Amino acid sequence: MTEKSRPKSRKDRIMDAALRIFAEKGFQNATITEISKEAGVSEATIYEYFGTKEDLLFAIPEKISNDTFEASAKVIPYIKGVEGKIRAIMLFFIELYQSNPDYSALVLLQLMSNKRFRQTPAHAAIRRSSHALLDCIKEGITDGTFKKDANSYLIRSMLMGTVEHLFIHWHMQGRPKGKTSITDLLDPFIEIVFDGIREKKESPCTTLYLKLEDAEALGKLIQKKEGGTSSKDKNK
Amino acid sequence: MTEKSRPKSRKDRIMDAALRIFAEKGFQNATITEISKEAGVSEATIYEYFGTKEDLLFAIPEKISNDTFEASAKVIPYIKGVEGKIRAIMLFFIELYQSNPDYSALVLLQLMSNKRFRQTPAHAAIRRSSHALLDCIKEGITDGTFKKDANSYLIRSMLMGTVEHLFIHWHMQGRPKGKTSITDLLDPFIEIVFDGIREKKESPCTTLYLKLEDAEALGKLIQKKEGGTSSKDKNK
Amino acid sequence: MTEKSRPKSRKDRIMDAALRIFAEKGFQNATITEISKEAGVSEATIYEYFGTKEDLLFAIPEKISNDTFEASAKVIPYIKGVEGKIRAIMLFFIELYQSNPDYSALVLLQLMSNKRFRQTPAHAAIRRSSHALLDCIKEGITDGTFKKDANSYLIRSMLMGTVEHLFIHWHMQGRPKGKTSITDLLDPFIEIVFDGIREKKESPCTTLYLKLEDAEALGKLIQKKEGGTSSKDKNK
Amino acid sequence: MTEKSRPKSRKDRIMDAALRIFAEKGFQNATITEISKEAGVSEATIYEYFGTKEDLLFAIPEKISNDTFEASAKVIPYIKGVEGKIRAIMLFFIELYQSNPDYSALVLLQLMSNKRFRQTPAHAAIRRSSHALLDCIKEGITDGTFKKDANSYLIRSMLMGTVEHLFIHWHMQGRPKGKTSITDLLDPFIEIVFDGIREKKESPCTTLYLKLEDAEALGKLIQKKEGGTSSKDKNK
DNA sequence: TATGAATGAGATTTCATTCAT
DNA sequence: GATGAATGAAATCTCATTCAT
Repeated sequence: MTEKSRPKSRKDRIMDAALRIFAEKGFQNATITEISKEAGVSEATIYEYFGTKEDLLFAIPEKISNDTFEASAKVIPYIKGVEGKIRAIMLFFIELYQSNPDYSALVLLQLMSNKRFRQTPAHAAIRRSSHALLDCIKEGITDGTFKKDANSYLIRSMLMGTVEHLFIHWHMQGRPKGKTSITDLLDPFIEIVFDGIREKKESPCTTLYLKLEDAEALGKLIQKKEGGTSSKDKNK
Repeated sequence: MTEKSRPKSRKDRIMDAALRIFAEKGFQNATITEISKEAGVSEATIYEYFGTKEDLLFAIPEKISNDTFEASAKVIPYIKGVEGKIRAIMLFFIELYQSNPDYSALVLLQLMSNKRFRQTPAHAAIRRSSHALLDCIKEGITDGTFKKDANSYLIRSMLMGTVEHLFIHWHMQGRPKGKTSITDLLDPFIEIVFDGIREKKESPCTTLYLKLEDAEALGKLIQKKEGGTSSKDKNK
Repeated sequence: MTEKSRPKSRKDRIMDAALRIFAEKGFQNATITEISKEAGVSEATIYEYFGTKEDLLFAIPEKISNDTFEASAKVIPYIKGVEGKIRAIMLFFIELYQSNPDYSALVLLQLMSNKRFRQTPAHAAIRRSSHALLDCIKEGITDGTFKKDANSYLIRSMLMGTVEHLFIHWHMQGRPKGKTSITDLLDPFIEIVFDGIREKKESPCTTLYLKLEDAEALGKLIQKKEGGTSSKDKNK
Repeated sequence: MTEKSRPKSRKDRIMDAALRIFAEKGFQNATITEISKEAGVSEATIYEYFGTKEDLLFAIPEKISNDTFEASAKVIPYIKGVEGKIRAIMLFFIELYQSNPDYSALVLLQLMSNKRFRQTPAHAAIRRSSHALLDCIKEGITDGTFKKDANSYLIRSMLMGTVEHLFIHWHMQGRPKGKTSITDLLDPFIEIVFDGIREKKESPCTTLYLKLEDAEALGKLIQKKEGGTSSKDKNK
């Protein structure tokens, strides 16, 4: 996305090369020499643009995080209902991670456990997105979509942790092209979560478990009244 | 756990020191010199016991992983019901991670993203435990505790990923002594998961949202029948 | 001194900047980049004017040394008496060093110990001045002002070395604004030197050490004559 | 002095090599590689003993300064009279500088203008010695050897500055084996200084400047008494 | 003439690892 | 078995200097 048709600038070429090599060998095992060769510039040129090897590392996710998370910020407001919003945010994450595996490898395998990365603008962008997710969850609790006693932080950890875990394993297994992509897992996944935290509301009601033979009678009964709508149809 | 009352052997002292230092500074930033000082032995002695710095790294979780996961394997069979078993396995993880923060930092922040670690006996132990979890989930699907169409791998990723995420953040924030311990989150957490995947057994039913005035009539209807199972059809 | 009212040329701006920075950080620790920024030109421009970083270094004292030491050469001939001439030359040095601290720091701390600087026009100017000093001393020896057996080279080293030492220490202590300026020390200083090398002329006279009982007789003798007092005997 | 007959330790070999090379090429132009070759050890070995190239630089004068200045401290108290003491201290300086030209080149050309060196134990030793010199001068002023209004700091600067200047020039001219060694200049030199600052005491006396015609009468007077002796003969 | 951009050529420094004792 | 001492092998980073425009 956002491909430039112009020949890439030196700076971009360096960051592209660095992303590839950092993702492949890790920050420590990557060498500036190797990156400079891959980028077709001299080592000194890298230091013209990035003061430090670590600066180069942190520069990579900065743009991409901001771009992506601003893109998501533009879309989210148009989605109605917290479940839809949450799903959208998760989808942004997953598509970013999936469409740019080197980036997700870098973030999930190298950067997440780097304390200095946490003080970085790139991480701030990630945090912002993560915070948006938390806000949606809280909103869901406030507006009655989710249970009043749901722990919003826990739920966010479930959402993020699961996706991160899936991607980490995908990377550690050599990014198999497998039958099921992680995107395909999104709906089953969040449906489980939502199911687990949804307020079974819409007026004083009970969840009823009926045998098949009761369905008929019940159907008739319901038709006389206005039946409760399952909240699910909002999502999709 | 597994306290030795005998004075620690040189080897153990080295591994203890290495665990502390690897956890604190990371594998790459830790030096053999520092570990040797912390352990009170010479650098050369470390190489007597461990061929390589990385060998030392991988040796650390081996014993502890095996111990813990064998301990869990002994307990699980005595627990009835897959939900209980799953809860027990998760509790083993959490308690291990919580009671031995250096160990969890090492595993979650240093080793999880190390490809060579995956070919290690220590990782095999972790995998075994993770496999046990998967088996429980599959069993739950088979025995009707969980929905037939539940994706057992996804569920395991939810269970593991969430806990890992919680611990990673705990570590990255400097292991705050916060009000809520992760152990306390276990039950709310798995309840959400179970809630999302439980077969709403007792047959063909729907979740009904009724107005208050319908409750009475319905109540009477139900009392004539014996209530059926499973509400799951909403999910997918 | 020698102020130009015209806007400074690029070349001058570069030399000014270089002087400031070389004086502050030393030749080796100063960078062309920094100098170019301070001068408001590009690095390449510096190389337009000066072939080499060292060329730039050596170019700085050239003009100022020549100017100053030619100025002194114009004044000296008008001063009568070698002591006055020597004093004048020393005063030129001290005032140059004092009024242009960056220059003196450069010369005394960076250049004096640079062998290549000795083959430089700037150093030739300094040598010329130093040679003028030597000539004065020799003249003083020849004309009987100073002792016949005085070592002119030693005396010059005393004159120059003392002043250099005073300035070096002044610089190394951060150029304190102290009560006593080095200029103020000039007269006490050269008076000591002169005192030590002056031919106690006015013919058959000796410094007399008399016993107390001789004082009286002597006093009477002196009172009959008008004793010529050289004012010098008590440091002004 | 203090030659070890045992084969030099690695550390000593490194410092010897470093002294030679630092003195020859200057600190910045000397490379650790070259020093390591000269010393016959690996570069890494140098860093075993000295944490930094600069640490190595500063380590060199440390021992030598302390040794020398402690040696001088042992001798000085046995010398009677401030002039003799001052001469002894100066002689220590000169002999140290002369017998170890690499050392004096290092100190005078590299270190004297190094601000960080001033915070070094080695410099503290030099300062101590310099302070002893100052104390002697002050003592001379107090005890009436020198004029009451003599500026002790100025005198010290004369003593130190002259000697430093002589050595700096000697080094800059390639250490010529010249007819006159600097040691030989010591007595003429300090005699000039002492002459310039000596209190012409030895009982109530005055320096008399008489007109030529008085000389005769005075001459006769003097011949009757025993003429005052110049105090100079005390020095050697 | 002026410069932005690029780099060649090193220099310091770090450590895991070895080996004689 | 234990270690003190030594080092090979790199890796990061710095800058004076160049050159096309």
